Amino acid sequence: MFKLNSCLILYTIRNTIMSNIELNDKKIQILEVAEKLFSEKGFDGTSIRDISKMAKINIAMVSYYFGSKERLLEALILYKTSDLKLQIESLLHENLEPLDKVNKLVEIYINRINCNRGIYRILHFELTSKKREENLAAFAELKKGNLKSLETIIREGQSKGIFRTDVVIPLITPTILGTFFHFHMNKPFFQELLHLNTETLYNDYIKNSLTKHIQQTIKALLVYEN
Amino acid sequence: MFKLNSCLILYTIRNTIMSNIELNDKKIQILEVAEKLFSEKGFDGTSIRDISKMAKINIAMVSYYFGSKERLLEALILYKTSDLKLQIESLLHENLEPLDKVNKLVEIYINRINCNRGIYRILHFELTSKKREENLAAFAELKKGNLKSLETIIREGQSKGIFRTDVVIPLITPTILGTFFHFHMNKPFFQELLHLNTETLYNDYIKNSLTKHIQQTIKALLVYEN
DNA sequence: GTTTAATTTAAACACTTGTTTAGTTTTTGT
DNA sequence: ACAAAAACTAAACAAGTGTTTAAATTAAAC
Repeated sequence: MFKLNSCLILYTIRNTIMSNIELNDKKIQILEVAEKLFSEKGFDGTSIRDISKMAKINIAMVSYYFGSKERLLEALILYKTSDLKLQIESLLHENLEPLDKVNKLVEIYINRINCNRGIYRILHFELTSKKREENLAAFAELKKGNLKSLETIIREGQSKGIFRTDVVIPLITPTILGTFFHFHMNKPFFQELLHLNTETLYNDYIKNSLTKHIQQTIKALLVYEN
Repeated sequence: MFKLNSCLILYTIRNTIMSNIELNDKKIQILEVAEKLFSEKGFDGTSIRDISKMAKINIAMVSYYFGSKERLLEALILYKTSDLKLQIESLLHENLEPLDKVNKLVEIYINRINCNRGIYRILHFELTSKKREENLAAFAELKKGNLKSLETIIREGQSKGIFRTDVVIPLITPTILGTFFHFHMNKPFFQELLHLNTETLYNDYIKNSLTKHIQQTIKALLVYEN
């Protein structure tokens, strides 16, 4: 069975897809470095010189390839989110019980974001507070589409009489993603608290305990009977 | 009854407490402006000139009063989090059923953070990713203390046979706070989605629907029976 | 009222920022 | 092989960064 513990597979697929459109190896190299640094030091906290240094290229290459730092970010967003929509939508048509679909949705989300921590942190938390909304129209569309998919799954469960009907569906995504993000954003705190000394232990905890906790939470929220 | 829809009361109390220690009006003015700008544009995205301009003071005054930009941030954190611990701990000794305590804890958290959005966004999401951990030891202690309080409440409910015992307690806070933060960090998205056109509508939605959703979630998670 | 201390200021400091320019090297097409 | 295009580079640009300095103003103390 295809287990979700590899970030590498999707990564390779994406590179293949994207490179057919417009990205060459150098651009990808820049994007990868940019993601790493943006996620570590924030967008404003990362300079083009930092990026070019780590990517071992000339400073001018970023402007040459992407035009500006802002447009580098836009390219990064596109690069990293282009195939999530497909992944979610294909889940819709799988032959699974509603609850299993929800569980798998959680699994996809967590694995997905866990493999692309940097860019999702920027997307969800750094950019929304600023006046960069106009640049992120495509991302808003992605969110809307994913919400529609979730709604379809839940409505299915509701019509089958499995899920309760007094749930505010748009607030479920915040619970799923918010729980993960809050955990991960406070990584040092939880690493100490839960004795997750190594990176492996930390990642395993996310893949197992945290994912299970979120699935348990959503299940309790959806299936709970008064 | 004391309703939680006022951010002003706590704000006034805090100012009174803090000013007795070391803060004068000018310092407070700088801190308030700093919080506003940090929360809008991020720590790195805000310059001391921005702050001094909006606070209508000379640039040198920030260094004069706080020493540096980093230490201004530290002062801001202390200024804004000093009384949350007391508020949570006093809840522990109230004569309430465990579930009501949990619900009130959620209410306190959401109101509290909602009234201090800026600083909490910085604390939870901007600073944790960088190497600023050493500056935030006090904040980590606050988090630990609050977790202990939550644990006390839940253990109480468990020993009374009301709460299930297979819950990972440290993961409950991420669910509570993460849900709120994810909602608020994607404010423009949810404002459009849920037609919360005005600031009042948005705030009311947080105070009512979102708080209820989180309480419902935690209740389902704690009380759910197989 | 004078002196001492605290506050406030404008200017300068050295440094980093994103971007552009003008020139060089490399690759590509014929 | 040669010309055109693309890739790449070092240097410079103007603007902005956090911080410091030294002088001016205000407040406090005696």
